Amino acid sequence: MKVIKRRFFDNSTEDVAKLLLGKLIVKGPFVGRIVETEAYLSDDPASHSFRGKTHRNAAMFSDPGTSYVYFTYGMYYCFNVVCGPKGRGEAVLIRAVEPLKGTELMKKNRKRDDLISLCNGPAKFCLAFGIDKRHNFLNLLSKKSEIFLAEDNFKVSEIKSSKRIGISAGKDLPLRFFIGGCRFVSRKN
DNA sequence: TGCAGGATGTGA
DNA sequence: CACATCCTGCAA
Repeated sequence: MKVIKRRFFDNSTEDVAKLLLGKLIVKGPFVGRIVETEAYLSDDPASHSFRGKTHRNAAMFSDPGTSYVYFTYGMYYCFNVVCGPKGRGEAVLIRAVEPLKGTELMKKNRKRDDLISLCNGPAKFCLAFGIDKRHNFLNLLSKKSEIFLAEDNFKVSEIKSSKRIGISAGKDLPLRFFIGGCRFVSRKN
């Protein structure tokens, strides 16, 4: 299993959001293929970093390849990959993952049996993988980390894009990216 | 098949 | 008081 290199993040945040499609995310027994992402940019009213650095969003301003996990709606976590350059406050939200390994434990964590809807949403993915605030501010580019990102030979057939889901603030830029025809995305359009 | 509503912590 | 969500229940 080849860990993703730091150079990967020399691309724009938007491009990283696309390039992450098909890559693997690994946490202990869990492996998933990233099939849906959203980019959050600087100067973006929908981004948590828009109003500057706070205790909550501090990880967003750290090195590219760092995790940013935030708590939302009083009960859910969402997982982001910080993008560079350091200090800009940009990140990619992991919205959906195809469950590959550890699926039985994921089903327990989710209290659901259906493979398709195990990780097809940002909070569902975190529940299934057991991700919470302990996993904020991790280096995702090291195998020694509890969570890391890995390369894979998987060929992404087609990258589709759309408006981001669940945000009212800001513009409706096409900053959501997903694998066309994939059954594990949260929405097919 | 679709949508309103509730659960409920945190920062603006 | 709005929020980068999810699930249930009830209406059509």
